[in-house]
This record gives sequence, C-alpha cells and structure tokens, in this order.
Amino acid sequence: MSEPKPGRPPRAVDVAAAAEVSTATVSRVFNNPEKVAPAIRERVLATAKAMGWMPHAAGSALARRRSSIVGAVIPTLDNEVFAAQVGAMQAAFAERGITLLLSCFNYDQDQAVHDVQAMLARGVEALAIVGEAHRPELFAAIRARHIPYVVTYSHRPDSPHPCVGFDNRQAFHGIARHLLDLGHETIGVIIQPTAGNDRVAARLDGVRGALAECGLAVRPQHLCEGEWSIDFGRQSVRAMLATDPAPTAVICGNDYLAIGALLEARAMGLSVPRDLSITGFDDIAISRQLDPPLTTMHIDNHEIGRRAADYLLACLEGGQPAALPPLVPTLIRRGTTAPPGLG
Amino acid sequence: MSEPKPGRPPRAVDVAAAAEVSTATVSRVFNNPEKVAPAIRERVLATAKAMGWMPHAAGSALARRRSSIVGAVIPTLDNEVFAAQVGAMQAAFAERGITLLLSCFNYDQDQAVHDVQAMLARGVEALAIVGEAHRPELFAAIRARHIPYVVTYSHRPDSPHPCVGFDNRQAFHGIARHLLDLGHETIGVIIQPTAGNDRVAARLDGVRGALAECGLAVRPQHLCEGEWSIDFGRQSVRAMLATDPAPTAVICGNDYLAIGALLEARAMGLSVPRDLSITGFDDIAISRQLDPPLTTMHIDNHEIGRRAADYLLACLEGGQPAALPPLVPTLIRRGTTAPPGLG
DNA sequence: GCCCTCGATGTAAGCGCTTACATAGATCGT
DNA sequence: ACGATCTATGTAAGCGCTTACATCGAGGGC
Repeated sequence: MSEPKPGRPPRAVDVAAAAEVSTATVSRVFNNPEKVAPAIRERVLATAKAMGWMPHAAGSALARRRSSIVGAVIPTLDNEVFAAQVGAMQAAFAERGITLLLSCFNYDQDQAVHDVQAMLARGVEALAIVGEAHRPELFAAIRARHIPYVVTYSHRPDSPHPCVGFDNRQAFHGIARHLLDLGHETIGVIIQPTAGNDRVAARLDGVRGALAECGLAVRPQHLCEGEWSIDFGRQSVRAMLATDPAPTAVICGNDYLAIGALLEARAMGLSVPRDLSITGFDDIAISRQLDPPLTTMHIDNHEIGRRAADYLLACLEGGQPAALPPLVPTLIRRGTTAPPGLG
Repeated sequence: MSEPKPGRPPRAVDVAAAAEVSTATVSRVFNNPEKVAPAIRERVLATAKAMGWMPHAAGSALARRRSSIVGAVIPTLDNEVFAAQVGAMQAAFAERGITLLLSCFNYDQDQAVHDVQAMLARGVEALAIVGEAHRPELFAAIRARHIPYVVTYSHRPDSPHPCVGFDNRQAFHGIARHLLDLGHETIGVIIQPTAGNDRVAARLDGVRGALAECGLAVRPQHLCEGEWSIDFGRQSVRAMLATDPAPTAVICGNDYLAIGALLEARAMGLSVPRDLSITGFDDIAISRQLDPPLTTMHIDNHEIGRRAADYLLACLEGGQPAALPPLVPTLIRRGTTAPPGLG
C-alpha cells in the first residue's frame, strides 16, 4: 500500500505493492528464487523490470550482514604487473557477483594502513594486499575484523600470512646462478628501493646468496638502488660501466630497469650480450620484442590474481581453502645473456 | 546500556555507552565535529579508537542516502592508458573520502551494460565510462538514476554526453596531415576494430578525411583492422609491405601497434624512417625509448582521470561544474617519420 | 528575578532490505 | 474425515547509522 514517490528510485515495497505480494516475496525472488512459485516469481520479476528496480546494496548489506565487496590494495596501477593482477581478480570476483574495491598506496606504508582501514569501514569481506612489508597495525586491523586476506607477490616459506606468489629470494638466486653458470664473476645489480619492500629485499638477498656460494659478492659501486623506471636503468648502467672493473653482467629488479639498461648499453655502443649480459624480471609484454629480446623471469600475473581471488572466495564460502603452493617463475633465456668476454 | 557482543565489531551504540554519550553525539563527532564540545569530542574519539570503531559504511550509506562510492567502467586494465586514468581517478577521489569501484568490460557492450547496472545497484553516486559507443540502455539506466556521469576518451563536438577527452577524429586528421606534409601519398593504416568503438571509428575517419582533402584514399589492402597488440602490428606491416605499391608510411591506432610495425619493419631489413614512416598514438612510456624513438601523439592519461574525477566531484557537491574543454593531444615528432623516398 | 535565546546533547524515527517465525492452505496416510 | 506434514507466503523485527526534533541549562536583557 505504499505510495511510490515519484522522482526517487523505487523500493522493494513499491515493487511488492505493484506485484501484489509482500516485500518478503520480492526479496526471495531475488535471493532464493526456488522458494517462490514460478507464476509469482515471473510476475515479480516483470514488475521489478518494468519499474527499474534492483535491490539496494546498502540496505541489503546491512540486513544480510554481508557486503559482497572485497578490496585490493596495490602499490600502483602504473606497473602492468599489478594492473594485470587486479584485472584478473576483478574478473574472477565479478563472476560471483562480488565487487572489487581498489586502492593504490604508492609504496607508502602509512597510506597502505589508511587504505586498509577505509576498506574495512566499507565492510569488505576479504582483502588482497601486495607484499607483506607493512606496518603491524595493518595486519592487526585485518585480524581484528576476522576477515580472510591474502598477501600477493611474496612467498617466503615461513611467512605468517597466506601468500599467493613466488619465492623472490629463490627466483633471484636462480637468475644469479644462471649468470654464474655462464661464467660471470663481476655482476652488477640495479634494483628498486629495498626499504619497506620485502619482495625487493628478498631479491637482493637471493643474488647475494648465490654469489656468496661462489665466494663472490656485489661491489658497492655495482649496486644501484632507485625507483623502477627505464631512466633509472639507463643512468645506473652508465654509472656502473664507468667503474673499474666494470661488471660483465647486470641483474635488474624488473623489466623496466632492464630495458633501460639495455637501451643505454646499446646507446653507449656496447653489444649486448657480447659486452654485457642483462637480466630482467616479470617478463612484461614488451620484453620479448626488444632487440635482442630480454632474458628475464616470467611471472604469470593473471594467474596470481586469479589464485588470490579463488583463495578468498573459498574462504568466504566457508570451505577449507586449498593450500597455496608457491608459483614457480620460469627463467626465459632470450638474447641478453651470454658468457662474458666473448668480445 | 547496550552489551557489546564480543567477537563482533563494535557499533556506534557500544562506543556511545563506553563514552557515556548518546549515539547521536558519536555520529556528530565523526560527521560534524564542530557541533560537539571539544572535551566530549576528544573523549569519544579516544573511546572509538580504543575500541577500534569506525562508522559502518552500509549503515551510514543507508541513513544518509549517500554511498560515497563512484564507479569507473573501462575496457581493460591491460592497456596502460586506462590503468593510468583509473589510477588518477582513484587518487583524486580518495582525497575526498570517496571510494572507487572498478569494472572492466573487455570491449564487450553487453558486459558494459551489465557492469553499469551492477554499479547502480551498489548505489554509486557518479560514473565514469570510457567511450560513448554503448548500448542506449546503458545511458538510459544512468539517466534514470539521475546521477552525474562522464564519458572519457571521446570528445565529439556534438556529443550528448559530458566528455573528458580529445577529438579523436581531429587528432588522427593531424597525424595524417603530418605525413602528407612530409610528402607521403601511399599511406597504410593499422587500427583496432572499429565496430562498437566510436573512438577508433573517429580515428579512421580522421585519416580518411585528411587524405581526401588531397584527393587521396587508403587502399583496402593498406587497411588492417584487428586487436591492438604488438603482434598484430607486426603481421599487418608485413602483409602491407608485400603489396604493390607498398605504403611509404603507416599510421597506427595506438603505440602498441606502432611498436609492432616498427620492430617488424626493422626485422625485415627496412630502415625506419628512411624506407617507411610509422606513427603511433598515446605516447606510452616505452615509445620514446625505442630506436628510433616513436613519433606519436601524446595523451595525458592522468590528466584525463583527474579531470573526470574533478568534474564528477563538482557535480556531487552541487556546484555547476565548469565546462569541459577538449584536451588537445600533441604530436611528438620523434624518429619514425621522415619524407618518403629518401632511400 | 524572569523570560527568552541559543548552543549542546539526547530521543527516536526512519533509511531499504532480509529472514526467523507465524500462518494458511494443500496433501496425504490411516 | 482428521490431524500431521509441507509448502508458499506474509508479518514484523531488526541490521548500524544519521538527523529532525525535543529537551535542558546557561546566559543575557529588561
């Protein structure tokens, strides 16, 4: 008997009145259709469609005590690695009627804490977060809400968090191993800032570990740490090659850095890989198109996103989620690595 | 006097009880702090913090009839152009306490309609949508809700929608003009699918218009339409160069296609730009790093995202939003264009 | 000293929806 | 033919918050 107020979106009670049923039936038609007689169901559906009504999410969330929202917290969308992960998560969640909230913390730990709190206030039912190097209060806040979460891009064996990712240390150990096997002994590293970034710190550690096994080390002047950008790759390799002895190979923290290194080395008249071997990490789309194509580690970012989403969905559906085995990045040997000193 | 139930997040009433005030005061502390005496305000704030309480968004949205959510509907995050736009929007909205909902329709119009409806059900207060080639019911649904929206990446002078973008037709007219001025007469085009993509259709139209002004046209065998990917750029340029007469210049619908064209032309032993001029569009990060660096149109995608967000925020705050002048992409003449026949 | 004003706080009525429980037919076994 | 059982639907009590309105004191003008 309620009067639908013109100019405002219709409510369930308006639809109920128009279809001559109760609001309970309207609700059931949309949430438990099998509990409603087909004839009535069709009538309600038709009425709702005619009136342009759909359940109002806030009201529904309140009554149901479920928001059907999950959050993704990433450093930035400007890196195609994270963009791909988010895209895959969004697709996986959308299939189950779950909406994705996105937030970029720009590698700022305080921002990340803030973002997570905002998401919790929004009632997210689960959370995916890139990396585990976050302030303790971030994880404390999540735990206090008892919601499932997952950390992506990290997979330390002894992490206290559920992780979807790979072992960064081991991956870079493998890269270093590859260069050592080729015979390199003077190896440079161009890498993202390690401070507050567990993944990057683990990578550097992996390189150091592999070198140490051969009694080698990274010389300070052969270690450049800075923002991941093509330009930083360029300037780093230029600086490094001015030292004596110059490195015969350089391991880069991601493909952007490696691309910069490659371009600059070529611009300096060096031949890659004859004069200098270069490795990347991530295998972004452009890498295999370069000349020579970049030797790098391939990471399946869509797979990471999908697995993270699947894990969280399993948690939400109450099931015991399957264990999360680490992903294994694969070394793609392309054209930028070769034995040293062939020049 | 309410009993805080253990194991569940605290509610405003729990905080009110603990701080010995009413729920109204608690609410005011968080929404209109200036209306509460400082002493009480501090006490409530401290209590809330101690209990880990923050207003529950669904309840608040319901009571306030405002969700503080806006939606962004884009084709895909796999294109750094859209990722950058979303990143900028997210940042701009976050500053005002507004949360961004994201959805990718993968260039599928039905998916876009579905996504928009889902967002409306979620109570988004505003919507940003890439492109205007959408089903009429998409815009009808938005209008029915009377919420502000904005179309990005399009800016036809006579569009019925508020737009943040540039005139695609004019932009490609400019590119073609550039090549014509250099003396090219046989010009190929490698472009994304035009069906259901107003922006791309306008681009092709711009090229055709400029050629027509000189009594020229794109030969059918010099027009390749397909998914934007480096590989499609490669195969297209290869096919095109096998025709007779072969084009002396090729205009690409975006930088990815242009990169493919450039790489393949070089792989075929051609010298760019001596044997073939190539243009891109978007000016993605890698483009200026190529060898030779790519001549392309620069689009400021962050700016588009920011303007779209600012416009929507202005609408939400009730102000008459400023007019939306078109952005003007600028042609960046780098190393892939030159007069023809210098070989 | 009294009444009025005004600012600070409390009371309580929703916001739109879901769902436990109540109810009313229908079905069925005996 | 009667109660037990079931199914389809309705009734109404919240979910957690905001806010119009009521209330209560403290100041202030006369």
